[in-house]
Amino acid sequence: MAQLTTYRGKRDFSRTPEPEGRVDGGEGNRFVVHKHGATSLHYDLRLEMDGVLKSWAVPKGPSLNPDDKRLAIQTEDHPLDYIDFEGVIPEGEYGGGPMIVWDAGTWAPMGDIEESFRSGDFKFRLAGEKLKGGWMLKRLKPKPGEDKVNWLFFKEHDPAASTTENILESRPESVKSGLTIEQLQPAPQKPRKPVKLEPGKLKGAREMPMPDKIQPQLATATADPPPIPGDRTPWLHEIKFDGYRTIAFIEDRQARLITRSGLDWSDRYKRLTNTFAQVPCRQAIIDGEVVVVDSQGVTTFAALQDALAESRSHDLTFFAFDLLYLDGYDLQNVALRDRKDLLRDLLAPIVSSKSAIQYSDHVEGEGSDLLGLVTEKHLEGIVSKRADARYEQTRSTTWLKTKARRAEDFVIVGYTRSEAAGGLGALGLGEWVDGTLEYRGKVGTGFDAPTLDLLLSRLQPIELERAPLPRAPKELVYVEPVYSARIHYANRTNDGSLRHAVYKGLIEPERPTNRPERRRLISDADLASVSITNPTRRLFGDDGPTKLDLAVYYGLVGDFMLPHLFGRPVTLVRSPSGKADDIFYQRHPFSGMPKSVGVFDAVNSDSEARQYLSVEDPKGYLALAQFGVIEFHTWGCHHADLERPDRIVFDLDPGEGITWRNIVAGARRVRGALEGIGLNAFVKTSGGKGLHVVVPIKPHHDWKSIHKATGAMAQAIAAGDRDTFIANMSREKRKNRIFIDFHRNARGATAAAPYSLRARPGLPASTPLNWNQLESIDAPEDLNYSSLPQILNSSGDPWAEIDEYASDLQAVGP
DNA sequence: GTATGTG
DNA sequence: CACATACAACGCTGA
DNA sequence: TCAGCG
Repeated sequence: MAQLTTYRGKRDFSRTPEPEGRVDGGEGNRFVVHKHGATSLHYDLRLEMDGVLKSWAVPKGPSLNPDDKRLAIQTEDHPLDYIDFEGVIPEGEYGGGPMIVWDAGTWAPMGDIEESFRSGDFKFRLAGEKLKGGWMLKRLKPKPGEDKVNWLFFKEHDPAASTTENILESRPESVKSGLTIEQLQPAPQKPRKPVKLEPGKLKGAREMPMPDKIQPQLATATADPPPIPGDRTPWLHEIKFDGYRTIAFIEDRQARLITRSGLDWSDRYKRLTNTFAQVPCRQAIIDGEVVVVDSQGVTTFAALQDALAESRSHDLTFFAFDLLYLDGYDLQNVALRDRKDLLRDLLAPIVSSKSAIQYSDHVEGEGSDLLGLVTEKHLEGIVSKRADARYEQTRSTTWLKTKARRAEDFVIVGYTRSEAAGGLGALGLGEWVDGTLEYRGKVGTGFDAPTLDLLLSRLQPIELERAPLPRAPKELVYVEPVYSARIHYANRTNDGSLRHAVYKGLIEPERPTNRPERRRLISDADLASVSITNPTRRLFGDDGPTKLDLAVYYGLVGDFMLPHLFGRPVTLVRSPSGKADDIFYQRHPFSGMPKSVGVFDAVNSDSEARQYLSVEDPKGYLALAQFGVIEFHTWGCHHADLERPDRIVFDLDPGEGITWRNIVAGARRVRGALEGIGLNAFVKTSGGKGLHVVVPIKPHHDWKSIHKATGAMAQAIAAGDRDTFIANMSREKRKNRIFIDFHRNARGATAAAPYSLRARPGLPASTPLNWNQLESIDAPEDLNYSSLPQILNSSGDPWAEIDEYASDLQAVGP
C-alpha cells in the first residue's frame, strides 16, 4: 500500500507561501494543501508519495459536503488508498471545504475541466481512470441511503508555469566538463548589497560623455565552436538567445531601449524599461537580447512576436550580456571579461531569479560541450566571445555563433561489441539520403543498462553478414537497417558524421502524437436504422462469425473507418451467401442497393460513362453490412478529384519462405527509403500476410505519373537489396523475397480500406498501426472482427491525422 | 442479396 | 416453377 | 496476342 507522507520542504519551494491549510490523513498519511498557485479554478496541492513529490491542481468549487471526511485516492502507480480529512481546504476567498462532487449515476465524457467548472456542469468518467492528465478521486462512502458516489478530480500540475526558474530547473547538469546550470545562468540569488563599481579603474576605460547611439556587435556564424586556444585568452561561451537584440541606454533613472535598427521600443518593452530605470547607476549602456522564455525554458522568436502583438510586456525578459558605458566611462576598449564582471556587479542588486532583467552568464572551455547541452534543451545555439576582445560596433570574428542542431532520428546500421558495457558498446548510424543509406558515425553514450539490453535483444536477431551500406567501419556488427534511434548531436563533420552524438532512445516517433478525441460519426439513430436479416448466418464455415458479427463490427469501428472512406470511390467485396467460394466484387450501382449509398458518374479506361459507388454517410455505410459486404476497397483519390490521387500504397507481399518478422523489417526499410525522399509512410496490415505502406500525398499529379513514380520507387528499393525485395510480378522470382506491389496506384485500382475486414475465415482486418505497435504484433490475423473494436476504443485511430502529413510528390516526367 | 434470364 | 447467372478491372508477365 | 495473375 502506498504511503502518502507529508511533504516537508526537502525542495525549495520558497516561491510558494507557507501552507495555509493542512489535511492530515489516517494511518500516518497526510498531505499539505497550498492555496498558493490557485487560479480562479484550482488549488495547488502537493503531496509526497513514496518519496516522490507530486503536484496537483485541485479544482475549487462549491462544497457540497462540508462534513466529508474521507477520500479515496488512486493514481497510475498507486493502488487505491485513502486520505482522511481532518481539516478541509482552508476557508477563504475560494469558499473552502472538500472539493468537487458529482453524481456517479450520470457518466459522461468529460469536456474541458475548466469549462465544466464555469458552467457548473461537472461531468467525469470512471474511478481511477486517467483523464486529461489528471485522476479521479473517489469519496469512499456514499451517504447512507444515497445511491451516489462523489468524485474529486485531481489534475496533474504543470510545473512549467514560470519563466527563469524553469530554465534552471529543467536543465540537467552537464556530465561533461562539470558544467552546471548555475554556470549557464546565475543561480537564483538574493538581491545583494551594491558593491562599489569603479569603471574608471578598468584597463581601456575612457572618460567621455555617453554615446547616444551604438551599433551592436554581431557574431560571425561558424559550423563548430572555436577550440580552446593555445594562448591565455580563452573563449567565453554564452547561450544564444532567439529574440530581439536590444541596447538599453540608462540615464538619470530613465531608460531607453533601442532595437538593432535604431528604433526606440521603450514603450513596447514597458516592463523592461521600468526595470532598467532601477539599475543603480547614473548612466549605462547595456547590450542584450529581449526574449520570451516559454514553459520549457526555451526562448523562441515566435513567442516573442506573440507577446509583442498582444502587448504582454510582462512576459519579456532581457538577458544582458555586455556593458558598454558606465557612469562617465566608455568601456568599449575594455576586455570583454572585465566588462561582464562589471555588468554582473552592476545588475546584482536588481537581478533575482524572476526579475525581468537577467545576467547572461558564460562558461569557458570547450564550447562544444555547451553546444551539446544547449542542443539537448532545444535552444538556439551558443555565442563564443574572446575574453580579451574589445567591443566592435560591427560584425566581428571575436564573436562567433554556432547554431545548435536539432535532435534527429538515425537508422541503426550496426553496433560494436564491448564486454565491459554489457555486450554493446556503440551504435553505428546511417541516414537515408535520396533513397540510399549513408553512414553517419557512431554513438557511444546515452545508454543505461536496461537500454543496452533492449538494444541488444532487438539487434541480435537481425544481424547481417555484410554491411548494408558503404563506408561502414569494419568493427561494426552489421544489422538490418530497420530500427531508428533518436540522436542529439552538436554538429556534423564535413563528411557528414555526427559529433557529440548522444543516444536518446529507440524511437518510432509516434507521429500522431496527440490523439484527437474520438469524433462521433455514427449516431444512435444511425445504428437503429440498420436491420439485419439472417443475423445468425455463419460466414465461411459452421463455427465462423455471423452476419450480425459483421454488422456489429462495422458499427463499432465506423467512427475510425469512415474518415478514410468518405468521398472515395469504393469497391465492395460481398458474400451474401456467406460461402467462401461465393464472393464477388461490386463497384457499380446494383439493384436493391440502399439508396443511402453514394453514386457518381465517371468514365472507365475505355472512356465509357459509368456510375461508381462511394460511401457518403454513416447510414449508407451501415446498411451495406446487410448486403453481405465484407470488404471495402477504395481508390487512392476522392471522387471530387478523381484524376489526382491523394494516397499511394505499396503492398508488401511475402513470397514463400518470408516470415512475418521479415515483412515487418521490410516495411521499415521501405519506410526509411520513402522518408528519405520526404514522404511520410503509414503502415497497416493488409489483412492477410502482408503489410501496406501508405503515403498521403498532395493531389497534384495524375494517375499515369503517380503509377510511374511509385514504380520507380519500388524498383529503386528493390534494387537496393535484391536479396530481400522484388518489384517484379513474376511468380517464381518471388521465393524468399518480398514483392513490392505498386500496381494499386493505377487509375481504377483499389486497395483494402483501413479497418476493412477481409473475406476469409476469422475475418481479419486491414489494421492501421503505429510503427512501434507493429513491433508488438506477432500474428496479423489476431487483428480481426472481434478483437479490433476494443483495441481501437482504447488506443484510437493511429492514422487519424494522416492527411496532415501529405507530401508533394515531385512530378515525374512522361 | 437481388434481379433477371432460361428451360 | 426451379434453377442459373451477374454482380471489377488494371497493368504486367510469360508463353 | 492472349490467358493468367494479384
